[in-house]
Amino acid sequence: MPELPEVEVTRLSFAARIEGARVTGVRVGKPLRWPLGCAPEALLAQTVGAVTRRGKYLWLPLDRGGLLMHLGMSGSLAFGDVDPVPGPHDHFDLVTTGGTLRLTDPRRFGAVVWSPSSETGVAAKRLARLGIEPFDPRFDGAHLHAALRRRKVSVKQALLGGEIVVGAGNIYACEALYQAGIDPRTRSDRISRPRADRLAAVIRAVLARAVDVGGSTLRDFRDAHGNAGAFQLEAGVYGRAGTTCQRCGGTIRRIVQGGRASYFCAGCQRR
DNA sequence: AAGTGGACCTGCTAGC
DNA sequence: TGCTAGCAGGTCCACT
Repeated sequence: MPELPEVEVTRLSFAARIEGARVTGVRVGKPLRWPLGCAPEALLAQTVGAVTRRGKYLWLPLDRGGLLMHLGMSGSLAFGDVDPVPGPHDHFDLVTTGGTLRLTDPRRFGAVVWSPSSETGVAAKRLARLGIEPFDPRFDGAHLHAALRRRKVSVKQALLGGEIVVGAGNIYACEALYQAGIDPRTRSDRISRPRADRLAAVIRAVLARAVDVGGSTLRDFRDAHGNAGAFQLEAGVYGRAGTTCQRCGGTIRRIVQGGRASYFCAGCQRR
């Protein structure tokens, strides 16, 4: 579910409210992707710092280390007054003096892991391979072109991998390639510099626009206030197989690449 | 080393 | 109506 925009929208919806709060309780539900990595009681009485984001991960600093959180495919965070009776998919509660941060994740591909810092331990291991942030000024056409030149996989798979640039998952990779007019099957090393310039620009624009409208809610995404996103309403290709392209009148197709669905317009996206 | 396919887990929907 | 197969926003790992 959550790609960079959903994670960022989530962060923005609770970061200011949890900062400075003190942990008064921890509840752990069913196992998530990775073990917590510390005794839950060890988190008690610590104060939460400023929540940051790296790719699709959130970093919640504490007095001693912090929590690295990932929403997987179906996770969402709520903060504030949560139901005192946790539901079957509520797998982690961080009770604080400012409210409870609750991870709900039916598929349990998400994670909450303690790490001694964001640059060491488990966090370092998870974040090490991530590519550049799309809003980093150093991410531009030259950067993208140079990275794509080293890969032979399709440009769609290269974007999804997250080792070149983080944040564009299946929805936004499809949308960015659509807006750039690039066929998702194009080999990475065949993307010209002008097309890389355009692609870098639209990746940033698509992700920024999605953050502005609260992310995409395909089924269950909510920010920490419980608000749904609206980007899915303005998607050009994602989930629209068989419909007509708004730009050229062609037909939107669905194919599978690397086991993931890709949506694109056969009329205006070229190799 | 880079590329590929399967694994993780649950819920929903389309189709018979 | 009820069952089943297929599909879903993301990573990681083993294997070639």
